[in-house]
Amino acid sequence: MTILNQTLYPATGRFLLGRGRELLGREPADAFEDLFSRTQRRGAGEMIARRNTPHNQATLLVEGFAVRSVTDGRSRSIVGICVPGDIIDLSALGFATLDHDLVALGPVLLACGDRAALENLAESERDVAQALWTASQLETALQRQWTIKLGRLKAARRVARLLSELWCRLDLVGLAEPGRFAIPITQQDMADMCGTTAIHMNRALGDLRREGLVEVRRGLVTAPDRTALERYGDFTPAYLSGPQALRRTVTPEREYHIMM
Amino acid sequence: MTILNQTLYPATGRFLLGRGRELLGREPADAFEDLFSRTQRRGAGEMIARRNTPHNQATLLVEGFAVRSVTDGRSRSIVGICVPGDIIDLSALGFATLDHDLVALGPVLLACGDRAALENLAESERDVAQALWTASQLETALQRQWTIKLGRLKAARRVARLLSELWCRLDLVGLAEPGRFAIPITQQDMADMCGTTAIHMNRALGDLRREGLVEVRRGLVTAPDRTALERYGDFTPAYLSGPQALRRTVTPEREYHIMM
DNA sequence: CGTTGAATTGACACCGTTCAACGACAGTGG
DNA sequence: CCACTGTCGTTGAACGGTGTCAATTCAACG
Repeated sequence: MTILNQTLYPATGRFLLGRGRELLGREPADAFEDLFSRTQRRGAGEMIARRNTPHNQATLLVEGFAVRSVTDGRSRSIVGICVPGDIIDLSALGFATLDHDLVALGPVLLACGDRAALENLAESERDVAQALWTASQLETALQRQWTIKLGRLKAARRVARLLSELWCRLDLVGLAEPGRFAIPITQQDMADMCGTTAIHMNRALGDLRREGLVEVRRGLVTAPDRTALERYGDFTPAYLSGPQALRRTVTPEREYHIMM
Repeated sequence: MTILNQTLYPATGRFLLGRGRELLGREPADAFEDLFSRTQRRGAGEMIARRNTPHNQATLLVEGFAVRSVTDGRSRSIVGICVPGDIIDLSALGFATLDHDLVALGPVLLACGDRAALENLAESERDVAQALWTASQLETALQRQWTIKLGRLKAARRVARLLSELWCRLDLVGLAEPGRFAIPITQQDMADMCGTTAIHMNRALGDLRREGLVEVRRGLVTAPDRTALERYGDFTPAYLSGPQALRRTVTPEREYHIMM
């Protein structure tokens, strides 16, 4: 399934995979794929798009990771992370600029199309419009979860949740193994995503390692018991599941009671 | 202008006001208004919609305030706040459930329509689809700003930013005066929005009051120098402005350098 | 083998939480 | 009118999480 997608749709094969991709008709899917014809590579740390500057393309992340970053001269906040399959500049659709920078976390492969062309396609192809709406809603849900993560949890639990989320998203696009996954991320990066400092992040990760919950070493995240990690981070994956899963049933919530 | 809107469109008159409302054609605007035919009132603290339960309506907040709340038994996080003119359950469009509770902050007036009917209207009326997209994008941008607020600022600056944001949003829909605005909010509420405790929020507000930056007393927010408040909260309103403003020019950023 | 960026550790100050108690105020019912 | 009551706001003190500065170790790479 994943393999098939990747062959038929080298650029867009992972877009919404596991979250509504299958609702795209054949024709719209082809037109969508054709749109992202130009590919680009960027190296680690390179800027992909700058905030508050005219942005007239649509960009799909094919391989690698990117972060949404907001800098104010002395500090950097990372407000989101993109994994393969994500359209990373969705929020420029209809707005013409981004309110944050997009930066490659490691080496990345991008597929780029014309922003206006995508907007046009969405108007003529109902399935595409629907897919974009779903993607946008998922992005909002993710952002809300990051807000919760920062508002409610202490540093160690924040990382636990961050890693759980990443793991889950990589699973959806077929890029995680049981027991571990890879991502070229530094402790400074994780700190910026969790609203803390690199030094404190180091101690938090040390705690998690000593507890046997998770180990992060040179781009490899390893956890013997994934469920335990998710529980520690108070993570529930429901919000990632997309419309059809949510439509299907109302799963009774797992309600954890967690000391911050 | 505002008055006119409110007369012609009692339910939807404030929707996207100042952020693209004028791009709605006459006919779609009328159809949109007709959709929100049922009105409802709720008292302070009452639940408007519950998370993870089937949600088949579209709800527009006409008067009053509501919060997006996530509870886990012992703690409550408020991940967003709704002001008049907001469609408060946008994230149920295409998903059929919300991932958070909606709770009235004070007494509210709601205008309700059928979710499916709105989805249909969006498919037939391009302007409506466009407006919903804009609204959704604005919501995402707001959520990103909340993430930044929590990740980067200390408690006192968080409230300052929160109040600045509210003031700005109320301005857009014509509900703020120079020097002050009203909102029925407790210190506990503000604490839950800022990821801190009511006690610490009390001290933070005390500091802000002593600094002469802002005073919050019994639902009335007063600030002699609004710019100073915004600067203290490191607040820039660009992200609220909507598509046309962003399209127009790239304003050089105000870059503040702030000690957390 | 020296260089570089990342990870690690210790000491100390500060922000924020927690528990406890008290004060201010509005609404209610006698 | 006043006592009662509940909610909200306010304050103090002890404790723990986090930020900051400085120094050291480690791994990768030319």
